[in-house]
Amino acid sequence: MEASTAPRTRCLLDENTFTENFMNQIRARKTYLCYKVEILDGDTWVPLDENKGFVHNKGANQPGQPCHAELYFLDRIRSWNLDRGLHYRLTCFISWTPCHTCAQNLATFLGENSHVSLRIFASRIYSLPGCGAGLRTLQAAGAQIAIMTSKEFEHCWETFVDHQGRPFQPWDDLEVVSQHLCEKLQAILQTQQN
DNA sequence: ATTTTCAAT
Repeated sequence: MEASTAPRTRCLLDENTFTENFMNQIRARKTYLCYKVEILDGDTWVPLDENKGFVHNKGANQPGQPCHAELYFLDRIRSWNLDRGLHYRLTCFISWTPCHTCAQNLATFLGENSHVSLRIFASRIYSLPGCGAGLRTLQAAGAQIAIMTSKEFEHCWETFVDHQGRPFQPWDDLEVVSQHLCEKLQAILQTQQN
């Protein structure tokens, strides 16, 4: 008889966890970050499905030092020891844009790892003081930063959520809010100061 | 035009 020791099901987000954290018109008090990795083969990006997953921050209400989601993400990237002779594209879908410090850390990582490109799609804009400058620094380091639209929400649902075969159900005003945030992000990225 | 948000008034 077969022991049921099939490889552990890949870690997927619970449906409600996804919705509660990625809905773009609310302000969740935590951050989730879903990531995927592709490798450049000729002129084609090939998915590395084994390097797909998600992380979330550790809040001040939990034991130990608080830690933003981006730092856990950087830990995972480093643990993969990506081959410096190849080229990789990381894509992350994050419920809040990175704070100033995390943006700086990501920018430094990109500066030290020219074999890695980064694309960020964010559900909402974290806009405490300094965040705009952080995002501009990150963009200047080569990262692409954009707001999640229904296309990205649906992609996340299909890729990272334990949806049991159910299709993504957009929430009210998803498109309207996304469009507004997109315009706001463009203004932030084009600003010269603050 | 929307704001206090990777918790704890």
